[in-house]
Amino acid sequence: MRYFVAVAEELHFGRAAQRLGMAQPPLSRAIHQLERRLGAALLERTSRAVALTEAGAVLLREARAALDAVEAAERRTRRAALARTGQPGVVLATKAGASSELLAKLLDAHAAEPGAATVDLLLCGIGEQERMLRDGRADVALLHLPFDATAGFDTEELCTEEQVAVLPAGHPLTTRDHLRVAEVTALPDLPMPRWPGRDGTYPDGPGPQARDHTQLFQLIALGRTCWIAPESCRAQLREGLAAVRVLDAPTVTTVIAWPPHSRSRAVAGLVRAATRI
Amino acid sequence: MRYFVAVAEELHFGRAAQRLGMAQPPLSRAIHQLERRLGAALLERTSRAVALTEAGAVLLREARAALDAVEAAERRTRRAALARTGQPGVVLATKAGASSELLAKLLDAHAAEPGAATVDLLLCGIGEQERMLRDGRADVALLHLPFDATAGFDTEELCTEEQVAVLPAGHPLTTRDHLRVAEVTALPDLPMPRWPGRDGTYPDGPGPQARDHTQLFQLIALGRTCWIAPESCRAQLREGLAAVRVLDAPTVTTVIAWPPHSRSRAVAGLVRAATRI
DNA sequence: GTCAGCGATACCGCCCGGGTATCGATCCTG
DNA sequence: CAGGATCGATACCCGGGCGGTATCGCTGAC
Repeated sequence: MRYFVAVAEELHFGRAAQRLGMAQPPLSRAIHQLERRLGAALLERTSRAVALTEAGAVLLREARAALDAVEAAERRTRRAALARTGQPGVVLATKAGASSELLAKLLDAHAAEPGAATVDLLLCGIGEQERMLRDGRADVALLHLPFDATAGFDTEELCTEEQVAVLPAGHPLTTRDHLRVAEVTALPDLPMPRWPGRDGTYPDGPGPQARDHTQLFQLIALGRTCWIAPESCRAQLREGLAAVRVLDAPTVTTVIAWPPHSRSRAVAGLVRAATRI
Repeated sequence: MRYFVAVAEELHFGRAAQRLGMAQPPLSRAIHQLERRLGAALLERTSRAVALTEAGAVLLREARAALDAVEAAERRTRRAALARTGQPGVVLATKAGASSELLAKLLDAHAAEPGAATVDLLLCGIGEQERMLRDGRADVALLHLPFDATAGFDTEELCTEEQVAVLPAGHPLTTRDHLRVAEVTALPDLPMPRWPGRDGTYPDGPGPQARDHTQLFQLIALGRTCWIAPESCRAQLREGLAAVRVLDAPTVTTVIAWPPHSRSRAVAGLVRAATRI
C-alpha cells in the first residue's frame, strides 16, 4: 500500500521507486500484484504517462487513512510503553504562533488539575495538526474551523471569534471601521501573500512569499502585503501594524480535537480542562 | 498486527495460532519481533498465562482500528472497481427489523432523486452496523443513539422518538398511561430477555433467550418477557401485544452515519435524501 | 513426584521480494 | 522520417525471512 500511495502521488514509477529507496521493476510488479489481489485496475498506464483510475483514487484515499492508522498504532504503543517508565505525557498539536492566549489559559487550567499529566507542545505549520493527530504524533490538537478538517475526530468547541484584516499602519483602509473580504483581497498595492504548500514550494502569483507569522507581519509592516486573521492576533500586533474588522469573513472557531477511540486519561483530563475555560 | 490482535484476544498462543491457521512457534517469534520493533513489552507471559501490558492494551485498540482501515481500503477499492463495470451501488447498513417506516421513506426519497444510485441493504444484528461501516462492508448506516457509537463518523440526525414498553396484551400494566423504566425491568413475572453477544453465546440470567425481533415479540405475546423499544415499533405490533409509554427511558435518536472521508457521490446523494425527510 | 500444558528455542526448507539486464512502445528532435 | 530518449514491462537470479517440525524448560495440578 505504501508502494501504491507513492506511485499514485508521483504518477511516475521511476520517481516513486526512488522515493521508496528501491528499483523500478519490483515496484511495477508489486503494483501489478496489488491489482490482481484486488481484482481492480488501479492505474491507467500508457508508455508515456500514468493516471489514476476511479478505483485507484478510492484506494489512494483509503490507503492513506490505513497507513496513518498503522503508523498511529505503532507510535501510540511506543509512547504508552515509554509512559510506564517515565511520566505519561500528552502531546498537544497547535498552530505555531496562533491563539497563544487561549493556549496559555488552557495549559494553566490543566496544570491546576490534581494529577495532571505533563503536556508536550507540538507546534505545527498551517494545517499540519490534522495529520499529526491522524498518524499518532499528537494525542490532541487545537484546530481552527473552517480551515482545518475535523472529520473523524471528536471535538469540543472552545471559542469563536471574528476575523480582522491586518494592514500596514497608515494605510488608507485603516481609517475605516470595518471592511469586506473583497476589498482586502483585491488591493492592487497589497497582494495577498503566498504560503508554501506541503511540498515546500510556493504557488505562483503576485504576492510576496511568507513562511511564518513573523515574516508575514514584517512584510505587512513594510507595506508589501496584507492578511486576514482571527482577531485574537491583535495581541501580537507589533509597531507599524493595524487591524480592521472584516464583516463577511467566516468566523473562526477554535476546537480541541482528539481521536475518537482515545481512552487515555491524560487526554480526557486536558479536554475537561479545556471545557472549563 | 493481525497476529498480535489474535493473541491479545485469545490470551493463548496455541489457540491464536490455530485461529490464524499457522503453527505456534512462528507466532511466538512474530510477536517477539513486534515487541522488539516497537521497543515495548506487549504481553506479560508466565508459562501458565498470558496477560496484556498497558502498552499491549493500547496496541490492541489501535491495531484493530488499523486493520479495519486496511480491510476497508481493500473492500471499498474492490467495490469501486465493480461499480465502474456494473452499477455504482451503495451499501446501507441498518438494524434488522427496526424503523422500517423511516427506512422506507428514506429509500423512497432517495429513489425519487434523479440519477440515484442503487441501494443495497445490509441487515445487521444488534450493534453490528458500526463495525460494518468501519471495515468497509457498508458505505453508510442508520445508527440509533444512545446505543450505537458514532465516534469517528460523520452523522446527520434524522428523527428522535420516545420509547415504549412492549407488554403482553391484558397485562395489568397495560392499563396505565405511562410507566417508569424501573417498573418494567423489575417485573418478576416478565424478566427481560437475553440477547446473544458477538460470540453467539447468551449471558446468564432468568429471562428467555431471543435472537431477533420476531422471536422477541412472540415471547412477549406468550407472556414470557417484555421489552423497551422506540415507539416506531408500534407499527409492527402484532395481535396480543400492547405498548405503553416509558417516561424516563432515554429518547432514541436515529442518525445516518458515514465514514468521514467518504467522497462518494452515491453516499452524498443518500445523505441528502435523508436530510430532506 | 510425575505428568500435562504452554511458551520459547533450534534448525530447516521454500517462497517471495528485491536487484540487474533488457525489451517494447511512444514521443521528441534534427 | 529515422534515431535516440524515456518509461513501464518482462526475464532471470539471489538472499532473507517466514512458516514448519522437533524439542526444551518451566510451572501448576493431581
